[in-house]
Amino acid sequence: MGTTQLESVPEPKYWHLRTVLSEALDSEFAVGEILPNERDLAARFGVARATLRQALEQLELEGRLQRRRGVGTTVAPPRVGVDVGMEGETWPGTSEDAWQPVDCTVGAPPSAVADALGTGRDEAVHIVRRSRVSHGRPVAAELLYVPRASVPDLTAIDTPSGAARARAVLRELRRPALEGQDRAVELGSARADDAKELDRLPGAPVLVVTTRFFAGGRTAALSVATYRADTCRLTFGASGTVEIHHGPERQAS
Amino acid sequence: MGTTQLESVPEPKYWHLRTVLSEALDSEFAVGEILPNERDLAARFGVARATLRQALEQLELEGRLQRRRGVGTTVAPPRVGVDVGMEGETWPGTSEDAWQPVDCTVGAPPSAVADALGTGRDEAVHIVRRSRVSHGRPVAAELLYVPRASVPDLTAIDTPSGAARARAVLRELRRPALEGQDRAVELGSARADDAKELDRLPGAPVLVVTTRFFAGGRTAALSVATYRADTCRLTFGASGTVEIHHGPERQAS
DNA sequence: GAGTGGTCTAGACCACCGC
DNA sequence: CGGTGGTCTAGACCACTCT
Repeated sequence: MGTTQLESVPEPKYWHLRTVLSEALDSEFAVGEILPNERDLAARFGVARATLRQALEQLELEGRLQRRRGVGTTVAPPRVGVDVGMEGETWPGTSEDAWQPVDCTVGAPPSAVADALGTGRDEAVHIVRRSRVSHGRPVAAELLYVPRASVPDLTAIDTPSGAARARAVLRELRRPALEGQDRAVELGSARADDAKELDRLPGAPVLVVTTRFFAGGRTAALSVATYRADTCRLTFGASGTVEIHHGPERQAS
Repeated sequence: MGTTQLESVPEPKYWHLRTVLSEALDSEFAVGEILPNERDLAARFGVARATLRQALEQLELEGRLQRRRGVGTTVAPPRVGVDVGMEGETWPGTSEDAWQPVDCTVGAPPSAVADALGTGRDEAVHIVRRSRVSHGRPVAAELLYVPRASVPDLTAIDTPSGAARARAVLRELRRPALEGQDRAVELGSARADDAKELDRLPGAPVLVVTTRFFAGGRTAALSVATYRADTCRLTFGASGTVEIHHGPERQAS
């Protein structure tokens, strides 16, 4: 068994606080319940508000709490499993892929995107914006970069504009066969515009899913989707019903 | 009077600072270079150290900076692409899957894990610890929960102990055919033990990859792998060479 | 207007690292 | 030892939401 070392080094207060609060959430609070305000909680635990807030930030990062300015802090529901499946590799915009086209502009992408697409750094591409909702809440915002070369027949059309234009680009993009795709997930922080769409503050933690679509021997399109990290669990594969992490969701002491 | 809302929405200082620093990193610093210390930076920008730190935290979250107590703040190298492929679904521990067995204990798993495994909440399971290194640095720590029923022939052996025991469990686990697997990714914060292994402080942001392995019509094992979110980009699919996000990596002033 | 979380300050001390 | 980042405090004010 274990050689448990006694704590020669004191645990930081905010970390201990996080643990205490976490256990309290398990045993004494129901989902949706509102916690006492930060000033009261800080006083109750005998710490400064900044310290209390550090603990709350941790718990929010872990998806246990939800804080809204002007409202209060509530116990968050378990994270939503959002399918990001890899099974059938498909073009974006097919039948129902859970994304809703928002609009479409033309402009130069960030240089890192241009490099991945193999376009020139100042070459304009179609930029399709889409959003994804789950259980009535926005969970992700996507920017889909489509080089002009990937939708050659689109040049004639000039301006259904808005969502209609986005759909037109997606429709044209799907014409050739998809040869493969390639995906990466990393942590990021929400830019101002994403934050607004996701109903969060700028800088909020997000999971950035980058997908490259291959066709005609080139990268035909590149999608950068940002998911709310606090409320989402990205699922891959068939059954999206993994239910892991932090224990009991209810049960009195 | 003017009421005036000049900037109707003033940007928070720390957010503006983040942007300024981010641009400075792109244009004036090389990877590995050390920044001035926090007190100097704060003075230089005319803000309190706490505010400066808020900006640095953002940048660290985004993988742009690396801070080490007693040493300083350095410009981080681009994130490492870590393959978490789904292609060939395989048991853990095959040939070279990049993981190194560390040790193996027997004990009751967290209740959420027990539920996913379908074992009783107090039923002991094998817990295999493995670690993963990339480019000489630890990037992930894994706990693999294996119900006794999944490795029935192991009961006879009593304790090669340590890594040898871990390998024995993995070997026995691989006997039946793998019928499928199922994966999820979410944001978490490092527990004290994971933090130590990953060379980070407790609470550091991590990407938690949960994988269920199915065999014999049951969940034969469950893996919970925590990756350093600051240094890792999880890649799925063939070419692990997506290189996205934030621009130029070099160039002197 | 009252009450909430979000930002910011100016200080202090601590834990760690390298010399 | 001196210098670094990490923790913590006790205040202040702002932005927001609800009633």
